[in-house]
Amino acid sequence: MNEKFFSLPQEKQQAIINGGFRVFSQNTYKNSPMSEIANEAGISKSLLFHYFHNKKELYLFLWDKCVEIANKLLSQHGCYDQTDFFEIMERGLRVKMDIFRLYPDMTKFAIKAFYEKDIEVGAAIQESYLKYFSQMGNKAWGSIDHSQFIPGIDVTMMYREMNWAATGYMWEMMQRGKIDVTQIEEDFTNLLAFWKSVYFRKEY
Amino acid sequence: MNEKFFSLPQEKQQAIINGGFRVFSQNTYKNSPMSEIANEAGISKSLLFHYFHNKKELYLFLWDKCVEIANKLLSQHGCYDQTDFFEIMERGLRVKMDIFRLYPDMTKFAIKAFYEKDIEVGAAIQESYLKYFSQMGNKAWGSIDHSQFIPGIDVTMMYREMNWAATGYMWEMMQRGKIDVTQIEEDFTNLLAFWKSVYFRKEY
DNA sequence: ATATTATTGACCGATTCGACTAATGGAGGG
DNA sequence: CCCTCCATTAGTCGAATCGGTCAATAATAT
Repeated sequence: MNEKFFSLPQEKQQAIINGGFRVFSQNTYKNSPMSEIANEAGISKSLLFHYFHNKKELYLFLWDKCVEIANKLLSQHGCYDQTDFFEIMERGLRVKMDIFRLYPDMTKFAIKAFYEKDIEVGAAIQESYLKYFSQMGNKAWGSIDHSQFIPGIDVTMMYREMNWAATGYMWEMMQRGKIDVTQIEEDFTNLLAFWKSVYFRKEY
Repeated sequence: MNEKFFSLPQEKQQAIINGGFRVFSQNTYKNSPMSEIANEAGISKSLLFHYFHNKKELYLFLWDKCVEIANKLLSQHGCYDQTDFFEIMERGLRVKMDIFRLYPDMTKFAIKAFYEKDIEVGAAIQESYLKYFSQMGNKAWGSIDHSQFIPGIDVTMMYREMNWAATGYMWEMMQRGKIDVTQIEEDFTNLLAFWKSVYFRKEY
């Protein structure tokens, strides 16, 4: 790719990146036209090809960008050095929210890319996925204090359920064209409060 | 559309319908090629155009099909005449599961269609949506006995949360190429059991 | 063998694809 | 005021693909 891309003003870079996320998340790799991405970003198709020499290059760049963004935000929110369960949960949600605010279609893109089966890019995605995420795991999991929850609860199931709810909510939001960040903030706060009220031991 | 379509063997109809659901759910309306749908269905493009005279017709037919399928399965599972909360929830999940088994991409298609903004089909979708769903509402909601849940719980929030979790789970499953129905059945059973164990008053 | 139906390959003009080239235009230095 | 430089674009390329048609073929029934 053309390194000059990085010396563009930040907002223009974001516009291009978001345009890519958008179109690639709405269509298959094969059926995603470069022209549409250029339009979405507010630049000409020629310029897009100036920065990224071909479609595949742009696609894989966006994939790498996902990892970079996620990592940056996770560490920014101090997610890597938390031990309290709800603290991790809360910060995780805030990361998701930030991603959603800055790059509304990134999540959808990442998941779609992960399952993309087009031979031109599928292999490369899978390969780099292993490189980035395989060693991550969540180390924090082992250190959770089970006594803070209501007695007899299936903690693993609780965790999965919470994640599904967060995912489902995000998905519902992602479908809508325009997003209301304050609405999301409010919903997340309510969701967290609800979880605490139900799963937490009352004396905590 | 060509009425002969309905005299096709059921499995061939399903193949075509699922092909349509698939491609339209993976791409924008504009970027969904008829040829791809034909391939997915295992027939020639010409034959597809023989049954559906143009793309728009097929698209709107599929939309109507969603309503028909949902209605049929909902009444088949007796969802319309339930009063108990968890009973409704359980049967609702089973309907979702059936849809998922018979028409794996229908849900995704329906939601994507609902938010489709292409002028060629967007208006028609919105219009028919109002016709079908506006009067539905959920009448059952008012008759729910709040005393069956743990005291002090926010029932509305609980309901939303459960729906989000179900949505999130389905979404996670939808991304994977191949689906494991027994796995889903098991997960749903566990999910329901978990909810009961947490939200229900113990003496019930 | 014939009539009828189901299905397709080949093809249409128009459009769009990814990609390239040459030109435009504005900012900055002299 | 000119010149250089570089971001940006309109215009263009051949190839591919689009939605859609139709005559020909394969399958089926009579």
